[in-house]
Amino acid sequence: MIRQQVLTSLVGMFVKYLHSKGVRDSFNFVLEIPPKNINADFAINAAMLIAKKLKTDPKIIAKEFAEIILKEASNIIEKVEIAGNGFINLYVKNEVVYKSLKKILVEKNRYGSMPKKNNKKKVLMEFVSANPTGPLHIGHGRGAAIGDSLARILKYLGYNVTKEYYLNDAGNQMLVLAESTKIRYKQVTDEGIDFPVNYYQGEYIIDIAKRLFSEDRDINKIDFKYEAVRDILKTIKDDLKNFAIEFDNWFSESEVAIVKDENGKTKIDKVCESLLHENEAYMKDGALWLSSTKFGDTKDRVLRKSNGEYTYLASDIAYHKNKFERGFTKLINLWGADHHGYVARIKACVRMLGFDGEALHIILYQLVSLTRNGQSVTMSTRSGEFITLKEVVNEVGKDACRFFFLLRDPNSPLEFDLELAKKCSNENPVFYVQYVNARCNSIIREGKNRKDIISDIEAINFSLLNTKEERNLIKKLSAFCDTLAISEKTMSPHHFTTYLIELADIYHKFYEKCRVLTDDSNLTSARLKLIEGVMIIVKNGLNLLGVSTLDKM
RNA sequence: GCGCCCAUAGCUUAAUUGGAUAGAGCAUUUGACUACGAAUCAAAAGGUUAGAGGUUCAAGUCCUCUUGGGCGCGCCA
Repeated sequence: MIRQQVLTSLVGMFVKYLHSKGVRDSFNFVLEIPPKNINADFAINAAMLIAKKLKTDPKIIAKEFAEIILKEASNIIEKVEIAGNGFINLYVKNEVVYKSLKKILVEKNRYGSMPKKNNKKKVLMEFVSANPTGPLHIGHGRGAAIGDSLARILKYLGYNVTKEYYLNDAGNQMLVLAESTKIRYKQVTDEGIDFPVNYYQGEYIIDIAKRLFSEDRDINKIDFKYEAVRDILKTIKDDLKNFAIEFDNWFSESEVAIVKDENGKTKIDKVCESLLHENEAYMKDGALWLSSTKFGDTKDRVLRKSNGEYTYLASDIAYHKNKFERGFTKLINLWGADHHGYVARIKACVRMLGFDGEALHIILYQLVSLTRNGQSVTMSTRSGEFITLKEVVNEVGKDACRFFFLLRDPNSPLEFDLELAKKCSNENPVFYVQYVNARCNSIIREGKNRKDIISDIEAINFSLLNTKEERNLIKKLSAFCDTLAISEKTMSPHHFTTYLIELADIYHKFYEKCRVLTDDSNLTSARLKLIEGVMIIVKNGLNLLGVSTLDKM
């Protein structure tokens, strides 16, 4: 918040300064936090940025602009320094810092949110979307954590977000699933029957078969696909629920592949016809091909096979068209990085259909590499050798698991060592962060025994919070807004884990240095308010990650 | 062979998207509990950001090449 305030006031001054020099081009200087060896609150690179344009030594520009800042922003800027290389270092007035703490205390769990700014942006966040052929594995867990957290962040920023799961329940793999279940069913009575290697090997298929067998039903009347999907979907939903993830909508592939309109046509039929009509697709060798090369794909792709069946791509196109038709202006897809080859072609489709290619934002997350007892575990739904999300959540807990998944940039591979994860109670950074909240609570509890505490914010003398540790802490609390901004810009929630760890670090330093409960009522009251602010921000931050706060640990 | 992604301290990684002396945690060494929780703090040590060029006032970040790794290249989903 402090940063935005300073930035806003400087931008106008900078434009005016440029105009006075006869420059009309726009330059975006960066307002940043200087390295630790420099005491200033912020630094700007404005002078170096325009030195070339003005053909003037950056130090001279810095000096001129610094004088303007000092004159025109005296309400927020206390002091200005010019570094040798042309950076302008800014010292913010204490009142501005205290004011930002008051804002946190007043706005609480709305601090930094912008309910009105983005509410016209209708976002469809599609994630997980695992095939209903088996339980969710740990890789899906990473996608789930990232997608859900990003949705929370965008909602907090005012976006109108819908979380959707695309249910792939109409393709060939459904036939394999049905057959797999049927054979397992037969095996219940006749162990001599072989189970094909390319069928779904997982134990859960046997469980479904046993369930059906126990219901004593006629094998000829059982819809194996329906029964298998029903059971698997239930476990997927349960697993997501235990992971604190709820979808707003479950979109079935059948809606585009099976449901027909009054003319007997599916959505896939119609989108393929229109692509053909628009010359974005053509017939060759009895198959319908999409001219995706025109839009950057490495080769053209088949939409309808020569046997008349549609490919997965065809239903995906119809699905994405449908997303736009439902009024969403921004589509975010979260895919495992093994699907990266698919990005060019789906983006090509979006443009062919006449929609804005930029409106579709695909986030690829690198796969989770899993080790157990030092040995890497391969994850394959078909072989049945995978670690389920449920198993990991049960072992390490929902909070640690989510925090762990969100610790790194989606584009970085994530190493998840199961043995380490089990031990993580004393190593996982989530505890470091949650400990902040526990310590705060402990102080608040003690503080309640005091009769001399001022609770009215207006009556608090914030200027008593004058140590370096306190000032740093408040500044960091205020940087919550910066973290929101960078998360929005990069479409990644991982900045919040980093932010919270850094905040925890600063808090623990403050805790060592500044005793909250003292003989001085005014100081104690002010510090209790600071503690309150810390709790608000930690809670808000953890909330955005889907991690709980604990009063006691 | 072609395409996408990655390479930062012994290990796992961050870096406000091009800024100042590259930050953390774990592990190692040393110190701090007779006041709010030591699941903490203070300090030491650890780096040619894979390598070589280039662009820039400024490069871990952008461009080119090399090396090493992950993944994808079907009328499968």
